[in-house]
Amino acid sequence: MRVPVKPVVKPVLKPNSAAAAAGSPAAASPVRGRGRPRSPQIRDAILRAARALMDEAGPAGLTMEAVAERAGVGKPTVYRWWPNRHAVAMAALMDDAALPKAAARKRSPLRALEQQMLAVSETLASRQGRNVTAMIAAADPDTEVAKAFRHHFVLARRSEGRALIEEAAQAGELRAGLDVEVALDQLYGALFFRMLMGHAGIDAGFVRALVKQVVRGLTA
Amino acid sequence: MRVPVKPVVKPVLKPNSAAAAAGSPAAASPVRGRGRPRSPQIRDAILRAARALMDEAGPAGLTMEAVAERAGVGKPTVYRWWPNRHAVAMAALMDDAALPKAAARKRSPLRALEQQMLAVSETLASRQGRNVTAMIAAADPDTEVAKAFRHHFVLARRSEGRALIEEAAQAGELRAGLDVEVALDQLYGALFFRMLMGHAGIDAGFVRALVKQVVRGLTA
Amino acid sequence: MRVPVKPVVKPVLKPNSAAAAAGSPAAASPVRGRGRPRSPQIRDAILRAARALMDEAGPAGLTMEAVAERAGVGKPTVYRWWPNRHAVAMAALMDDAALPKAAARKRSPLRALEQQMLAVSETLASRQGRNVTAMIAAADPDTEVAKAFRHHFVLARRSEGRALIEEAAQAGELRAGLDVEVALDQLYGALFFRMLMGHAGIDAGFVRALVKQVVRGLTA
Amino acid sequence: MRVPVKPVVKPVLKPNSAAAAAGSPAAASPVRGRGRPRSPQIRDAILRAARALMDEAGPAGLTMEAVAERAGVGKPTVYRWWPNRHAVAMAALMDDAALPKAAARKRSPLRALEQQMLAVSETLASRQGRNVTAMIAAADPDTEVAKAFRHHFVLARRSEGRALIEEAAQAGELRAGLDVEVALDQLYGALFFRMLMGHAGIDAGFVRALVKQVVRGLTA
DNA sequence: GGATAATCGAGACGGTACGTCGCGTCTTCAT
DNA sequence: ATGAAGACGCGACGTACCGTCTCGATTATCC
Repeated sequence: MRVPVKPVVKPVLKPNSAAAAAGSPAAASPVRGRGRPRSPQIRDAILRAARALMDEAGPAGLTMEAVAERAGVGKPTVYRWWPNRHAVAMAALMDDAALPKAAARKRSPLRALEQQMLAVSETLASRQGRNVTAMIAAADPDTEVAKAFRHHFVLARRSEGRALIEEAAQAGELRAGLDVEVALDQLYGALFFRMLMGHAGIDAGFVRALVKQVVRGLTA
Repeated sequence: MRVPVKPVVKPVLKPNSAAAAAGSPAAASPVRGRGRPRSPQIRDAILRAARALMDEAGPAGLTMEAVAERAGVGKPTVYRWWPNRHAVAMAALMDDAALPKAAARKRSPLRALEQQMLAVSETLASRQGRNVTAMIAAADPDTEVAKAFRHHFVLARRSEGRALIEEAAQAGELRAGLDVEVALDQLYGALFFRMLMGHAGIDAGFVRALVKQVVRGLTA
Repeated sequence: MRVPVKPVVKPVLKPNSAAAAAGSPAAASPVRGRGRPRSPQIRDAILRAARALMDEAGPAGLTMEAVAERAGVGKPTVYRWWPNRHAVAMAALMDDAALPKAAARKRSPLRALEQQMLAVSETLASRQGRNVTAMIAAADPDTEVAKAFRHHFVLARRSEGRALIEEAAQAGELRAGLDVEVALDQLYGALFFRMLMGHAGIDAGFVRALVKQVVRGLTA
Repeated sequence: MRVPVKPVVKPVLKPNSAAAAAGSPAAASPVRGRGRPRSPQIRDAILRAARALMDEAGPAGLTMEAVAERAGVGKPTVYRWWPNRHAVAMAALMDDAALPKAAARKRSPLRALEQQMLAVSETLASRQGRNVTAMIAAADPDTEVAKAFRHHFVLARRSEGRALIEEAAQAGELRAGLDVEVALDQLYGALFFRMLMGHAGIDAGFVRALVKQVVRGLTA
């Protein structure tokens, strides 16, 4: 029928996606709205459902309809929290605690680097890792959510790696004039590459050989 | 008169997509099919349309309906050639001749490697490169088409790189005991990584620095 | 995205068509459904469109796609109300008020019978009459909708006729031992027969001659 | 692609449908064409297949594709003999020999009439009868094929009935001034009516009661 | 404590695209 | 020229999700 009697203006800009998707409960608005507040349990149920669906059928299996049904929730409720399917998928993945923890510090920064690479490789090799990769490649790269997503899963790790390399450099373990940024891409890029292409497995042996060979380029 | 003694079984699986999509004219069956042969012009028209749509709106813009209309072709005809949207997209990209040609040989294999990396990086940085990457990530990795696709665009280049590195090794330009496979992933992985993450640009300077630093790790 | 790996289970059979198509507001469920209620305006718009299409191009002109577009409605909405094309066509025809009204009572039941037969013949001879007949013949006879349809357009008239004949019988105007059911089929059957076969026209003269001759068989 | 390079004129008018569909082998052209002659076996195979399909799934089950496959024949071959689906269906039904034979003459024409009505009713009550009825109602009434079809199955019987009634009239068994055409529609119409509406069965009892009651109207 | 307001489950709605089926025409090779 | 095979343009089918909208029914805050 489509007879917009009331061509109402979009009610109000709700800070739904950005903050929520980032999973930052910190930025909770101090001003308490008037109506019934949103239930965080519902938020969790939705993300849980989304995660389950992705585990079962990959990112393509995550449909808003399925998420809503699985979570026992109305579709509009899902849309109240996130603006579209991608946002839900990313939020679901980001909300999961299973992240490569910053490795407990070894004495040597280079050993710590290897340790961290091993942790990252494990995450990547999991079912979820596959989903994360797919999401990263599929999403519109310029979106805020996409940026947050990439940072959360990859660039943050890469930054940790940078710190370790710089530390090693200052400790005199690496040669002068090395290109840190390029080195980081050699490391994390190789991991992603195997993940995406599947031409060879990702195991501890590979990761160790990788770190070793990269470091060698940073030494002599 | 062909009295159907056997009430006929389901027509038989037709090898439509696989061979055709792979673009391999080699596997031309010696037995000339009985009916009207498929028109290669139509195949081309479809792929041309698919390419145009991807150029305009990315992989998401490639819908079977749009492809069919644009190509002046019925939807079922498109499905006669390829089983789904992904397959069409991949075939379209693969069918394009614009590939980084094996660089005209330099005297030194390592110089040739750098040259090839530059060529690959240019392809990746283009609109089409973005599409290729998205397709790789989105496709079911186990499909035949997906494998062909990855090989065509990436692994084939990687193999060329392997040849060059091995040549350099035999020429004594590299140290003994290096890990070629890992080195290759360092190189091509870094490229893909920047492409996907967008945390830094891909330019000639980067590529040169990358090759240099990797090679340094392969030297003594 | 958008590759439904698991075709999911068939949602559940919804009792959409039966009640609605029959146009019986009587069977209104006491339990108010939970979601947004179906809009009767939309129902009407669809049926109006269906009627228009049949008027223009006969039953074959009624395609779901055309109905949806004409009604300014999505295709799935049409399917929410009726399960297929036939059901829509029947509902459209039945929803129309233009029916041969029970004739204003004459003094004599046999005169009233003749009057009613004339009314029915007029309906049959119209464009819509042709459509109704075609629908009756084309539909699966065992369907609920089909039964409702036949009853609505034909058997209900036939029942009215039965009442009149029985009244005349009780008034002593007809002989004893007559077979009412057979008589009714003689009357209405003859009408339909000419309609379907087209070997002769249906006009007032024919109807009057028909009634007269049938009644003669019912007299002594 | 649809690029009619040769906007060829439709080759030649072939007298395919009319004569062939009527099943009249009599009108075989005396001029023997140049190429390979059409095989009558193929014609039969097609009609046999068509009949089988209708038996299994009603008139809607008869698709050209299914007919061709079932008959072990190419689609164009089917179209060489008949112009469309309806024509094939009608030809298939008409080609069948199982017709109510002109009843072996009884002494009385009215007894013969009853006999013939019984035969017709049996045909109608069969699976095939249902199909015939549906075809009649569904077909465009003005087509040549449709006319032939109606004549073949119904109007021809009706004519036989007319002969019998007129004979009875001349023998003085019926009253003067009766309306033969109307009487015929009373008889055959009632049969068709029950067939279409399904409100009551068609058995010998019904037919006999029908004939009796109609004849009564033609007597006193 | 009663009005007000946003939330929630449910599901109808206008769309867009999906992948399939059948039509009737065409093009090919073999007979 | 006929025939089997089957590709082709076309149009419609019925379905899946999208993201938006309306319902009645909860909860909260504010007056």
